[in-house]
Amino acid sequence: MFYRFFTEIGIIHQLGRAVIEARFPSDITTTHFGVLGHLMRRPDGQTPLDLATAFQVPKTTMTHMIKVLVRHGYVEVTPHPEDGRSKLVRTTEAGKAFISESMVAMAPEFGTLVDRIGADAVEALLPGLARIRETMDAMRDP
Amino acid sequence: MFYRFFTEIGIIHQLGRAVIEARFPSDITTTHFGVLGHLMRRPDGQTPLDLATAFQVPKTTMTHMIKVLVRHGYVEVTPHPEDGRSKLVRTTEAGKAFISESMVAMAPEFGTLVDRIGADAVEALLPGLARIRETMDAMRDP
DNA sequence: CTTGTATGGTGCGATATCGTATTATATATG
DNA sequence: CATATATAATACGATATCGCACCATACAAG
Repeated sequence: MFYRFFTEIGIIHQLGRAVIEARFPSDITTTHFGVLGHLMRRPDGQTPLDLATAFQVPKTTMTHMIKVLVRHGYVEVTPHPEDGRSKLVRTTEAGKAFISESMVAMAPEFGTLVDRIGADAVEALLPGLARIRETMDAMRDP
Repeated sequence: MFYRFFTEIGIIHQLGRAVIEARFPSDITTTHFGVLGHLMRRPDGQTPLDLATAFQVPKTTMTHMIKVLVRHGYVEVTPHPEDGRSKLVRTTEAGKAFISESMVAMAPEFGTLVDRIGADAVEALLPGLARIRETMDAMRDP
């Protein structure tokens, strides 16, 4: 039963990936995309570790993803003002522009999805998913 | 909003991955796991392409995953009896045993999840997820 | 101040993923 | 039958992911 659940999750994730990654620069993944969106809503910036925890990927993966985003000019990295070990990652104007354009580019895709399923059907799933995410998250550290 | 949806999906997938992959041979991923389960319910076997479509991964990825499963002795590959270009993939006894043991090993993990969330809360999400999966799937080929 | 420990980040290496091009077989068409 | 086109699988190469080991800085204890 959980088996079914995780299978569905896996396939939907895969399908979403395929749709998004086909439309954008080849080395930008859905997680990169998510990171950019996350940062846009946090103008003060986040540390790499914040981001790794938020997206549940290992620190090293985040290091690499940030490097890619910097190469594209979508984020900038500065030393952390209060902690010499750390850094702060922020979106650039180019990064914000990229997200906006991407949203527009994906709109038709999402449009048909809404037409066929209904926005409220998706909306209805969100609380349940969030709850599961939070619970699984809490189960991690003990 | 879809953005939220796909973010949740992404993180839950990530968390599920982490839990499962930490418990099993290092080169077995959640998708390998899913493929084995899928094959167990189809004793006549499936072609690599069937599997790739079912799990929404590129053919090349499936080729590689099958190779890994063969190396572990969890599946066997035979020529397709009716199509010389194709093959048939089936689980071995070892593969079935591995799945059973894995299910047992994961039971406590799932147990706490059930305790905290409730099985019916997960169950309630399944139809919605399946519906989205099917719709996105149908949107692919046109 | 010195030492020990915790914490943030990264280099490196192994491997999974996936796009492109290639090979083999099947099927359709003249 | 010959040729063209479609389809199944794979080899190869590029790159993303992630575990491990390491370095730098912070913080705590003596």
